[in-house]
Amino acid sequence: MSLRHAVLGLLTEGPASGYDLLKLFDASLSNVWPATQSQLYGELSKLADAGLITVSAEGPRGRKEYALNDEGLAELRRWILEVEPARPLRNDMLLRVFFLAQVDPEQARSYIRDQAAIGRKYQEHLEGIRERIGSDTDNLSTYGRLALEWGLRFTRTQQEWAEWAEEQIR
Amino acid sequence: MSLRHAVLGLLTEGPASGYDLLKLFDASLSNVWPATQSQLYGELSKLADAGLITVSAEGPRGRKEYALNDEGLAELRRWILEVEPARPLRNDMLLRVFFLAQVDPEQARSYIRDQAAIGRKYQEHLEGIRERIGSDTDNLSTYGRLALEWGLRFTRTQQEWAEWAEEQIR
DNA sequence: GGGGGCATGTAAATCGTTACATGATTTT
DNA sequence: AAAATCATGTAACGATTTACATGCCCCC
Repeated sequence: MSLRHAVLGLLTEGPASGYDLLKLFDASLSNVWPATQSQLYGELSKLADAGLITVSAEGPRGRKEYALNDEGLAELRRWILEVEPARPLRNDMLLRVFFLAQVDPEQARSYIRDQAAIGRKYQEHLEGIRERIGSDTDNLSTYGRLALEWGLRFTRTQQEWAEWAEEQIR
Repeated sequence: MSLRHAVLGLLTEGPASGYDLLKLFDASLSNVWPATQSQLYGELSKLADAGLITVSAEGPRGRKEYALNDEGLAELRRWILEVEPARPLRNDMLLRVFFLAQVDPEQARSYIRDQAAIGRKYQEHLEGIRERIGSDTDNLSTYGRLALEWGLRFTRTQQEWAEWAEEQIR
């Protein structure tokens, strides 16, 4: 049920169309909650039906601009404060680790080494984002920086772990 | 498609029924790849249809014991070595962070503080597992220890991040 | 007038969760 | 004899991904 709240959250920055939101997702939330075009339009319809957002304007090419209303903002706040976040459950990189005895030790080490490299690469990706948002002061960027820092620490931990784990396999 | 490979991986330890596998999932993989009973029985049927596992014995109460065959083991190895792991995409704890401007700063700080507590609690859960597996020498435990260490480092990172982030909000 | 971007929508397939349904066997 | 455990399966619903389908508007 989080896509719904991601949409509500983005609409706090102002009214937007499905098309606008799709770009916003790609630009800001894609690292913690990606959304496809398909999903987005469906969710906007449902949110409007549920009375949490309102069509605030219609433009050319059937453009529908949606705005957050009071009910929507209340629901967003409720979700933030009262719904316990679900911890990420699935990690197929770690799932493979459980089964590394099924490949040669050298291949296992190589697998782990690759995970360090992937961590490094993703870290660079995040550093690119950090440069791009610079010191923007909008709400999404301000708090997004906290999420970004989480990602950077996470990738660093992944690299350190991979170095440690590669040693363990010897 | 990873449930399929989780099943293949568990069957490397020996033949097992759906019922056995469900317990194995709960005991070993539930932290990286949980599975429900429903899903498991369905996947076993599909794997048997696909010729990656074989019914190796039938027991009382309609018990069907499945065994990994050569095709299944080959597929498992292929998946480990050749399929790039997908990084975890969704994290609703971080999604909420993006929207913390919508609640009082004091509530935002409290939210972050809660995440440190959740990290601590999950860390204790993992330490419990570490004690329970002790120095077991089966493949799943040996490599599972690497995954466990990942989890412990991850929870530590989460706690450190939360302390840092709480400061940032001031 | 053509190309690129704007804009929305639907359909099909797969995966995952929850709940329902059933019944046999073993243990106390 | 009852309770616990073993054991499998189906149905309904919701989320996600990928692909398909359509067409308008603006700039060059």
